[in-house]
Amino acid sequence: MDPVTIKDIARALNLSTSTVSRALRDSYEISPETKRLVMDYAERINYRPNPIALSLKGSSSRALGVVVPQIANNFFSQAINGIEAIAYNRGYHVIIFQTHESYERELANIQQAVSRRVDGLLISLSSETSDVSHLKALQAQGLPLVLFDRVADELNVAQVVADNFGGAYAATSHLLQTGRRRIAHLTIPPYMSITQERLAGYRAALEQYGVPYDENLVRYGTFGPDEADQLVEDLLSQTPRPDAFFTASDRLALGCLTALHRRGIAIPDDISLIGFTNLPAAELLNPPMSTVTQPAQEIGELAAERLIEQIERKHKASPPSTTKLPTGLNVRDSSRLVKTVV
Amino acid sequence: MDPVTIKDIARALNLSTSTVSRALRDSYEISPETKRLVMDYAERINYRPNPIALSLKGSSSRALGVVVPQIANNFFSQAINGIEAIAYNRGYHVIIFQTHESYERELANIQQAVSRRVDGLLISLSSETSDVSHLKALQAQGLPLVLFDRVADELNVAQVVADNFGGAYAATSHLLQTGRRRIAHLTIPPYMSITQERLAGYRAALEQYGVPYDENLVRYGTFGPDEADQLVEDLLSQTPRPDAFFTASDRLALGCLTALHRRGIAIPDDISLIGFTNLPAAELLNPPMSTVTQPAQEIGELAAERLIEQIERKHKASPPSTTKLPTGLNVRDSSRLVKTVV
DNA sequence: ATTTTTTGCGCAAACGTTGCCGGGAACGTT
DNA sequence: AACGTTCCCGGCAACGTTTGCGCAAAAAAT
Repeated sequence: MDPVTIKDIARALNLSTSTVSRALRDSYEISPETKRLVMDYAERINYRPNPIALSLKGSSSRALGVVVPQIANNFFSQAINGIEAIAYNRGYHVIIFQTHESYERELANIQQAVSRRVDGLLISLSSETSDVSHLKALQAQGLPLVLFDRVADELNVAQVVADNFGGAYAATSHLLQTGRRRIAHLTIPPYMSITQERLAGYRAALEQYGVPYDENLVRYGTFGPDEADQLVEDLLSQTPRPDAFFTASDRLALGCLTALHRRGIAIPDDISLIGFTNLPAAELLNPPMSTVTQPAQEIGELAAERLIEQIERKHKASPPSTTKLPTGLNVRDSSRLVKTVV
Repeated sequence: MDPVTIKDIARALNLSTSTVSRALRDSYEISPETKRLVMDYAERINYRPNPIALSLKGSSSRALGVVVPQIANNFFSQAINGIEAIAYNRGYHVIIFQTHESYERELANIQQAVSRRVDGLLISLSSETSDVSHLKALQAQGLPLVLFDRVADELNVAQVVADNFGGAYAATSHLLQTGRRRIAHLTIPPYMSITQERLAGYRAALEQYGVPYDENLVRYGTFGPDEADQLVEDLLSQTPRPDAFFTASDRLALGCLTALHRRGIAIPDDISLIGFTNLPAAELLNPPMSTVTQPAQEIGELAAERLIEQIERKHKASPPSTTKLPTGLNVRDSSRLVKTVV
């Protein structure tokens, strides 16, 4: 039951491998009868071309590489679903790699993907990545490349992102409109594009409402296991105490909620809470959590489309555009207007 | 900046490709000086062997294929983390494929993985899969194979699973002990091993408490988008109404909770709820949800270890064992003992 | 000094496939 | 009848690597 090769067909049909190859690819220089013969036989013995050999020959592998920090993250798993949906009905396969937020593993994974001859790469940067010369090198090699979510502006490639600024601005504005004035921002490592954009949206909203920016209210997490509790502790010890928390990730939102519960702090009565997250359970939490959501699946779809376009229309170098998709604000109980506060 | 090949080294050093190849693999028939020369140069120009060519040659690809139904599922993403952890420090790469619960895509993905010459395969069956002849074929080919979580007993391969029977038994017993008698079971498609085992655990507990099994209380979902609501509706319309729900997946647990909220049913006062799920937010739900948890990461780790063992010790055909890992029961408010019920 | 052994390396085949070139047969053209 | 085309097909090389074999030179044994 070893894999059937073109040679087996050639031998069985008393033809040369080249003829078989051409017959299978429906070349014009093979007679219809021979083609029929070869194709029927190939069908019968269930022949599948060996993609490894094809890749070696230098042609396309019809595989897309996806490099993300963590698949155990709603945003990324949804984005990957979007990518797969598009790839699948365009005839591409998707190979997924995780960097686990490590620059080193990002390098290794990209290296792997490249040497496995993927036709293109969809990348969301690790939080450790500040130097993007490895991506520049890929680009210089002419490998189709699309960045999504966590991007790097200094790179001149196609990018697909959510409107992080807008989402953070909307969330912060909402908190301000419900009377909050000391709004803490629990966020992710500072190097990342999304961190900066969200921070900027947060600051812009504060400014518009004439609330001074206080850097003591901003805390950076590191994707550590139970860091949220410590961050919350730090923030709560300030005077005056924050009256709202705006968090930048699933993990931080849940960690924050846990920490507040543990301290018996009432939400939203004492502290208002809003998370930047695609948690499917947000509505069911206690209290239902307000969220800024990103169109994760759509981001994946768009990124995949951009990439495949790039792969298939390699000549017409379409200018590498950045696409920004709108975020949504879901107001729920955790940031409800509390009369006594206003 | 094209990839460096062994030929480039050979040319630069005025050696043959065979010598370079052997020098790099530290063969005894190459003089120490030549080896040093080659290795230094290879290091300097950052040579990386082409895995595609290696795979074509038939040697190992040092890649593991992982085929799962959905990565956007806590259990699987955690299991994959476990797999990757082991694979990574054993020098293997992991290539992930999703079947989206489709038998057809399972076939296609396995085919892809095989033709990409993975050294072995870690598979969790799709819910549509009842015929496993494709796996038997792999096995006959001698491809190392490990099934995890959703397995098929008729297959004589290594398997790593959670104690689904035990988990379901514990959950159901707990519900019975807290005075519930009409316990509904919302579960996943019936073909799957885990469905059957959980159902068996559920029935065993009922039997032990002398509660007759009522098949009207068991409902099978299909991974559809909003099916839970309908299933709940059906179950609630029965008389007497169920006084507890035991669900078999993340999705069903959340859907069930949503459906109960929507109908204003008090948990656990009116209906007790317990889910078979690894949701990280279970503690934070309203009310905190009781769960049966599986050691997902550990399952992944063990499965990967078994697979690598099989790959590397191919001769000593260790008898394909089934490993069963214990599940845990987390009792929270959603299945709290309510005095009036007892 | 001659034969044997060892050492160190190159040649060529192979993995599965495709592209380039070349060639025989049948046909049509002068 | 001689030549040019067209139509089909096979041979060979190549992708990057490993490997069995062979071969020359150096070292060792006689």
